[in-house]
Amino acid sequence: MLIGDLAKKADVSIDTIRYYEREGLIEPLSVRESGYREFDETTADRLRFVIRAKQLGFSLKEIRDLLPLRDDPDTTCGQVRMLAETKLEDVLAKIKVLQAMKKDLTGLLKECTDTEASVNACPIVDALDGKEKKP
Amino acid sequence: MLIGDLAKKADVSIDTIRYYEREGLIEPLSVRESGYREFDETTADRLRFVIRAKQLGFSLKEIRDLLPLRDDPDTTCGQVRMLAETKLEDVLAKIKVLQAMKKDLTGLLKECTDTEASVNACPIVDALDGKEKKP
DNA sequence: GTTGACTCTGGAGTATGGTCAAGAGTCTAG
DNA sequence: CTAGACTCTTGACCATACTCCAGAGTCAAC
Repeated sequence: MLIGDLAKKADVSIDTIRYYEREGLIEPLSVRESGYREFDETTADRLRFVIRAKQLGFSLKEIRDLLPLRDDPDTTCGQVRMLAETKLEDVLAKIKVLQAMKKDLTGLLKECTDTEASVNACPIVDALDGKEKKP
Repeated sequence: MLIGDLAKKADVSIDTIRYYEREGLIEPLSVRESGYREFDETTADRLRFVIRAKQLGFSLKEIRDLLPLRDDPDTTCGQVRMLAETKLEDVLAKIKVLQAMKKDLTGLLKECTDTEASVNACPIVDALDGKEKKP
């Protein structure tokens, strides 16, 4: 399997595959004299692992840490679990931040009812200016 | 007020203020012969506006669009509202993605109970490998 | 053996939001 | 008048995850 075939299979670009290789995430099975990379199902599996982990919110760096665990039979499930837990905490923290934003924005939008009013009387702008809302 | 005073007031770095200026978000009231920037409360207000908008999740680019609206008395509240609505949608979309991650991660963690087990029997790794969970 | 599709390397560029450093000039208090 | 704190500009650099380019080489089919 050449790089183009793998790219199609995994639905990523050729450049992405080469990038992942540079970053030490995947490695071709072999490289021809000509420099052509050859891949097999095992390397394709590894690539798919990377892609799925990314979808779960892991960064490439984190995936780089995750991969040796996957490959080492001495790794315990608990070690993997810890990484997943940390990642879940990250995700929860991000959700929290975004929900604070959501709350603030919806609050402001609720107050701003008179869309025809001048910006001078806009509660959203007032809030961004640090003014308290009118009592 | 010199840049250092403003930086302290707004709790951002001097470099950040100069960066915001380069990006067209703020402008000193005046600049001395020596190049020293001078700021007043009005410019400080504008900086605080930028900082608050950032906290609401607006990018610097979006804030650059927001600022003229704030300053132009002909702007209607509705125009500002639209930007806030768009931003809220962005925030909601991000929350959705993260909640999908959360769901997947918690699902995997729930399955992974035997932390002593080898990685070969780890449901998290299995999922990342694209294997279905055992029936 | 030639065409056309594919692949290679190396390096640059993208977006975001800053941060840091060098070397020079400025300001103010004592 | 000098020391020490402050500020100036310019330009490089950080992380993240790619994406694109040129110019050259390779491969398979016909």
